[in-house]
Amino acid sequence: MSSAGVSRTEQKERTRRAILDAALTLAEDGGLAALSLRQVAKEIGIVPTAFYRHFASIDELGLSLVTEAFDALRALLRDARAIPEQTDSEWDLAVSIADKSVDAVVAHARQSDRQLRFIARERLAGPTAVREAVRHQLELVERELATDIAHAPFTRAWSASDLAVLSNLLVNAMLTHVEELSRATSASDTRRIADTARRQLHIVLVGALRWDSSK
Amino acid sequence: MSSAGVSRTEQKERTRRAILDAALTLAEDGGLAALSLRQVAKEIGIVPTAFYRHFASIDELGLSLVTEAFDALRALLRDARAIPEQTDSEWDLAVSIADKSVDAVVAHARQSDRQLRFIARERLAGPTAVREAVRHQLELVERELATDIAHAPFTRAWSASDLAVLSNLLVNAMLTHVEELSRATSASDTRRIADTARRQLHIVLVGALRWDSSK
DNA sequence: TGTACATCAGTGAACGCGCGTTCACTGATGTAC
DNA sequence: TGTACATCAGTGAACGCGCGTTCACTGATGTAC
Repeated sequence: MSSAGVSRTEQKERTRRAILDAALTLAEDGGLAALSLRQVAKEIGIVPTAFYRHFASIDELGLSLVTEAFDALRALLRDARAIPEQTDSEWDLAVSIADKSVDAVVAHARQSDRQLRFIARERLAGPTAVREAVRHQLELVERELATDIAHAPFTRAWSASDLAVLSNLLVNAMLTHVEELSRATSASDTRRIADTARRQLHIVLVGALRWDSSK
Repeated sequence: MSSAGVSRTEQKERTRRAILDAALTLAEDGGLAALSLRQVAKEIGIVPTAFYRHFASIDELGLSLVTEAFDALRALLRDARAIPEQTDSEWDLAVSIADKSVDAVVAHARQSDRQLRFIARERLAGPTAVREAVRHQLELVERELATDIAHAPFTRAWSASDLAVLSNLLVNAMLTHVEELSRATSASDTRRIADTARRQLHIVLVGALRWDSSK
């Protein structure tokens, strides 16, 4: 390797990033389970054995991808959850929350699409260790979201279990929409899918606003 | 092969079924893309080359699995969509539809769990041809559901696009719940997940009942 | 009912290929003096 | 600043293994007469 003007540490980090990046892209094809170390090595121009300077095994690579993917998902949620200002009606509140959330999903789907699709996909199709890690992290994310939702004005009287139910619905819907958005091939596609997501969220929020948790 | 008392045609059909069955089970691990012809052959006790007496390639096997999986999904929808009798209030209507649908999902998830998970998984992680076939079939199912929903009393004034939006929401939610149900390890797990699904559907239906399609 | 021939599901050897992992190595970068 | 040594990311050969697919085959089932 001849990478003049770059420290050994820095070069190592670059190769590590290249591995993670190539793996994330190549896994789009048939899932992480169908990905091979040699494909990744070939893609980034190193010899297969060099992989072991960065990860102890393919499983470890998978778990690193899980960590990074959830960094991306949490960043999305942080942007989506800013509490809206006072509104005139429940309907306006629903519209305001939905628009804000969908905007965040669209923005993050653009930059973190591979990470978010990784979560949606490997949750179902990943190698056992990765699948379990993704599911566990999703549970944590749902709990965080439930805590957050609890601060909204319309969930004052909600039970913990209803909060969990709603945040499960929202997280699953978000992953579905991210997946659909990532398949958009034009700006009008994106707009159409975002509009569908927005209307679905409106329906859900209208339902949630009318929800009587004690019933 | 020594299977006395069975016609050649019948024996061939049995082997074909065994291949489809083993493939469906083995694909649960890391998705269809990570499945090998030799694994399937080994599983059912035939030599790898015998596979070609039944399918021209692994791709063709995948497409047959898609067909059978959608037979199962359509059977589920048929059971779920029986229109409820007259009810006293919108709330009762929502409860009635939700209960009926969730019961159908629970019942079919029990018997067709592998087929339904196949759809949820291969839609995201399948080999290209299979992934596209699954997505195409899901679009058709959504359209069928939209047509069906249009007959419900509360969607009289809905636009075609709002019907599509709602049926997309319902189909995606159903696949999510099927997946969660299939992971249940006890009867109480199943009850808890079914209850979550029911409450989510209540929220959605309450939202839908309040929905003003012209807005 | 018996015989001669056709069909064809399943066999088994063989092929070239990509796989993960091991190992001893090279040579540029980093460090101690 | 210069030299001698240590570190270690990346190399390349080699391994045994499972992969999809080909081919000529076997022998039980099916059919024509």
